[in-house]
Amino acid sequence: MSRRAVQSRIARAAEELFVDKGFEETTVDEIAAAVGMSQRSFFRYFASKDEVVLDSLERLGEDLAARLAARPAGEHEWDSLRRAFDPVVERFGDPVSREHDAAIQRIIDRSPRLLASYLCRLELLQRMLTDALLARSEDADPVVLRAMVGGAFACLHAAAFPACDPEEFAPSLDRTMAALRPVGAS
Amino acid sequence: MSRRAVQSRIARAAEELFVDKGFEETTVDEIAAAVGMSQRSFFRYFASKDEVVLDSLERLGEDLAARLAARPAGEHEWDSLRRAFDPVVERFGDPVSREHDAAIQRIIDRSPRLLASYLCRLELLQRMLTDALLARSEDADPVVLRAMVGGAFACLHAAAFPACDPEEFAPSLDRTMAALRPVGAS
DNA sequence: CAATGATTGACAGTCACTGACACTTCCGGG
DNA sequence: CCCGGAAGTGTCAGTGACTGTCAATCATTG
Repeated sequence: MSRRAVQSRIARAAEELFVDKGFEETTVDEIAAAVGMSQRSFFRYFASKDEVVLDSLERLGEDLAARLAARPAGEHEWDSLRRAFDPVVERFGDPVSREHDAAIQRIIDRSPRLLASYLCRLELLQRMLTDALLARSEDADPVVLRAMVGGAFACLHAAAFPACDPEEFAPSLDRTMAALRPVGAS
Repeated sequence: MSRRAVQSRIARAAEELFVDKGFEETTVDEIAAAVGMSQRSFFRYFASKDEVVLDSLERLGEDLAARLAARPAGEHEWDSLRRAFDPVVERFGDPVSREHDAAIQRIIDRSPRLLASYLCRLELLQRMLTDALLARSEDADPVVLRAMVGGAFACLHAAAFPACDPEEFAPSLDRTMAALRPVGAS
């Protein structure tokens, strides 16, 4: 059985426990027992308890980065970012993934510890996207570019925050990104 | 001796150790020993090891919130936010606080764990500022407002990032906030 | 002085996480 | 067929953050 497969078996079992008892209240021993392995082996598949939850985010992040890299270099950065967010919008459109993501989000929001590492991942992702944008337009102001990526994520975050109904999310994101759209930037 | 005074004694000793040996490499026992108290008492003054470092940020955050609340209600939110950032700019102007803040920032950046809780605090602060703005102009779009606060913090973060020389910071912030300034918002 | 409430230290316990080591399984080469 | 290492695993012991508990101390107030 492949590493990836074992990881997702662990993740599934863990998420079920987290939903039942909460993140902090679930011990690594319990997760390991649920999939029939030792605690030590759990840590061979995930570097920390946090990672079990944040793993799916990681892959979504890679997706975003790939989308952004695929955008034409001449396009306004703001528009490229909006298009890079399409996978998120799509996931929101599918009831199954949306329900799953909402569950994950609830787990994250209920645990300050998890929320912290979640934000850390987002920060890292923003840095990656900034670098990607910086590479394609070298004459741009790095500070402004960085702020722009942060602003775009702020829009995404704000639009997703109320966990609004699925019909609301995409328009909300577009409206917010239109309101915060930088005027002059190259 | 007041609680506050004890906390700052602990914080001073801890920061010295953190600068010397790094955050992760310094144990709570060592900090407690340095100020001559038991580990148990340390945790009576700070809820976690992280808090020792993030405590000063907490007070800066309160300052920001107060400044924002003091701005006239008719002012454009973006300008109010810029003015609320003045304390940060001021701290950056004073060589002593700047050196201290830079040391703190270095400690934070070197420890993923700390960086995570730092971002969590920032998130909390943004939520507070959003609520303050929302209270003063009830007709505004909450989602857009939230994104705007996030965008302003992204500017602040981006401008502070390169740990540039003191002369650079304020202009960099102004330039970035001008570039990302929302056009239409009330 | 005595009662009382807050502060503290000492101790034990939980839990995330790490390192070391032994063991199994599998697989290609002799 | 046996031997070799490589990869995955369990076990055990240890560290360090954090918590609960209890008894002692200290300051305050009546």
